[in-house]
Amino acid sequence: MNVYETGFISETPQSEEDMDVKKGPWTEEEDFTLKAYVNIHGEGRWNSVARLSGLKRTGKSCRLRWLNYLRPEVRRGNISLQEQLLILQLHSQWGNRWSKIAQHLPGRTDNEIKNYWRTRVQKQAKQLKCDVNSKQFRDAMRYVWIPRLVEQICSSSGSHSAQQSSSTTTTYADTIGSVRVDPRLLPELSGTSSDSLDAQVSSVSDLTNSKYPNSLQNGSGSGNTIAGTWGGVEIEATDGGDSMESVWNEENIWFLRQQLYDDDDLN
DNA sequence: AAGTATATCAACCGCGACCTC
DNA sequence: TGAGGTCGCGGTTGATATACT
Repeated sequence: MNVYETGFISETPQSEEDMDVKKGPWTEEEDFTLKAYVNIHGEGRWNSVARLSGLKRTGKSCRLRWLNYLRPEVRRGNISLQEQLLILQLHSQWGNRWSKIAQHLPGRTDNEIKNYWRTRVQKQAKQLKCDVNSKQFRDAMRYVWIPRLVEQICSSSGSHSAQQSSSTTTTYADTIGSVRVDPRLLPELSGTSSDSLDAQVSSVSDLTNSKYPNSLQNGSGSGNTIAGTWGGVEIEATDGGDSMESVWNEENIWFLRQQLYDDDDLN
C-alpha cells in the first residue's frame, strides 16, 4: 500500500510558498498531528508530510521535530558519564560529525550532542583560554578529563570491569559502566601510540608521575567527594551532581593553566 | 524583589549531496 | 547530463530558565 495515498489528506497539497509557513515552538496539537501522521505513514518524504498532514510547517521543520523530540526512541535527561566519555572519544576521532557521533549514543540526537559540546565542552576550553581544537585542549581532555570520567564511572558504578591496581597504573577493560566502549572507536589521541583507553590512562599515569608531580593534591573539595587514584596520586573530585563540573573543578583548571603556560615558556 | 548575566536547548538557516526526471 | 526537488548535516540564533548581584 502506498502510505502516502491514504489519510491526512485534508486539502489540496500546496507549496510552501503558497501557505503561510508557521515557525517557532511547536504546540501540543501540532506534535499530536505529526506523531499521528508518522505513526500511520512512516518517516521520510518530509515535504509530503508537511503538505498532507495539514501542518503549516516546512518539511525540514517536521523532520527536525520528529527526529529531535517526537521519536519514541529519543531519550531525554542529563548526559550520563558514560555518554560524556563516548562523546569525547568519538569527537576526537571524527570532529564535528554530530550525526555520526549520535549513532553511537542510542536515543541521543545529533542536536543534543552538538548542544552539549558547545555549551559544556567549549565552555571549558574558554576557561582554559585555549581553542577547543588546539593541541593544548586535546591534551587537557586526554590528561584530565577522560581519566577523571573513567575514574568517576568506576567509582559510581560500584562493580566495575576496570581494575585499579595498587601501583601507579590503572587498567580499564573495554566495558565501562553500562556502556561498552569499542576499542576501535577510541581515538588515537595526539602523541599516543595506542588506540585503547587502557593505554591512554596508563600514559596519564606515566606523565603525571614525571612531568606533573602531585599535581592534584593541593586544594580541597567540599561536599560529597569521589576519591580515586590518578597517576599514583590520591585525588578527590567534588561531586556536584554534574560530573562535568566536578571534573573541571578549580584545581584542575588552575593546574592545567600552569602546565599550559609552562609549556608556552619552554617554547 | 528587581534587574542583569549566563546557561541551556529547541528550532531555524544555508549549503552540499543525492535523487529523479 | 543537467536542472529542479528533497533531504540531512552542521552552524547559528533566540527564547526561556536559572544564577547572581
